[in-house]
Amino acid sequence: MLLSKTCIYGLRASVLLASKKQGGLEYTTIRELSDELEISFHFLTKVLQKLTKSELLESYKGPNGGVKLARDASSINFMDVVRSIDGDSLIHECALGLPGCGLLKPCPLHDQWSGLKMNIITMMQDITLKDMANNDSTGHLLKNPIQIISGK
Amino acid sequence: MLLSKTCIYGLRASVLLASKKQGGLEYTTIRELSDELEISFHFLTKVLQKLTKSELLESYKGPNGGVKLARDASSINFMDVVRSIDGDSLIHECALGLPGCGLLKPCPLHDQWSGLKMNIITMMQDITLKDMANNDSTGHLLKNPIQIISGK
DNA sequence: GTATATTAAGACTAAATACTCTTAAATATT
DNA sequence: AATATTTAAGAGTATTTAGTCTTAATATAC
Ligand code: SF4
Ligand code: SF4
Repeated sequence: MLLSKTCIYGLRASVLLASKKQGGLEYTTIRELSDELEISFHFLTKVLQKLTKSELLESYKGPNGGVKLARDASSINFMDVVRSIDGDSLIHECALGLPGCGLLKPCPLHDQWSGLKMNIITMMQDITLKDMANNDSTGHLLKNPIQIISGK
Repeated sequence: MLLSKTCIYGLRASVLLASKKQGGLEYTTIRELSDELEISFHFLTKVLQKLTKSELLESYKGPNGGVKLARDASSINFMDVVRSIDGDSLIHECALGLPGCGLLKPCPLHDQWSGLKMNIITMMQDITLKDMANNDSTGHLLKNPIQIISGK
């Protein structure tokens, strides 16, 4: 799996926040997010703390508190969230799990893989939370997905 | 990580076998493979058992025994090994970790992602063990990779 | 047949990831 | 000030993945 489950949770919560953001002045409680996404409240809290620390979200304690996007949804991209949660491994390490790659020591898959890897990174950099929120016609990201095609 | 460590071990051992196969009549001991690849012998044994069960490898017990490719290296592709070890999840599940995808219920990333996913699968189906063995000029797959760019 | 070399299989341990629970800190309302 | 609401932080548990170790089964050589 390219992304950790934690990372997917963070993404889904971020897209949900983006879809809520009309004025963008109000905070949404993590409880509300966790209810809508059907993710454990306590776990989501931990995940979102990472996003808050990396300043993609802002949080506020107490009544009427919660979290909100720190910037406009159109200026936060997929990759921002991935890097905040999963770190840079997607960029630095080979997604095939063969670290130590590079021009110095390309492995036998490098020619075929490096282009694909670049495409993935480019895609993640190009798509913003706003894009995802606008395109979520089915609410797929916003619910716990039902396994239609069972993968093992 | 797109592939499990177990899967990468299996791939590396398979490529090594492919590179050895001149006549293809002889068995290579798992001990020799594990020494060259610097992978734990016992663990590699378990991994290769999967490949043997799915008939990508043939094994033989006793003196002069070991494992060998069951077919010509040019007729076993990357995807064969991946499916044998990691199963079909790469194909059926979304590599982004969002199961339940498909035409019925495309998530907001589907347009961007499905093409990339297809490219990855196609690449894995197109490249054979022979290709990889021929292209391993640096022996990268055949050693425990040294982390040049440290990813976390 | 006895010893030796090898894979097969299963139980066990370790590490990483995912998840839960409790307590503390901050803020608002009264 | 007291209480309620909310995130922050940290300890603890569970599950999955990775890795080890022991024993069994199979084949060869003498
Ligand atoms: S495919 Fe490229 S990036 Fe990946 S291990 Fe090989 S050389 Fe490195
Ligand atoms: S719709 Fe496409 S991108 Fe979304 S989860 Fe399914 S396969 Fe993945």
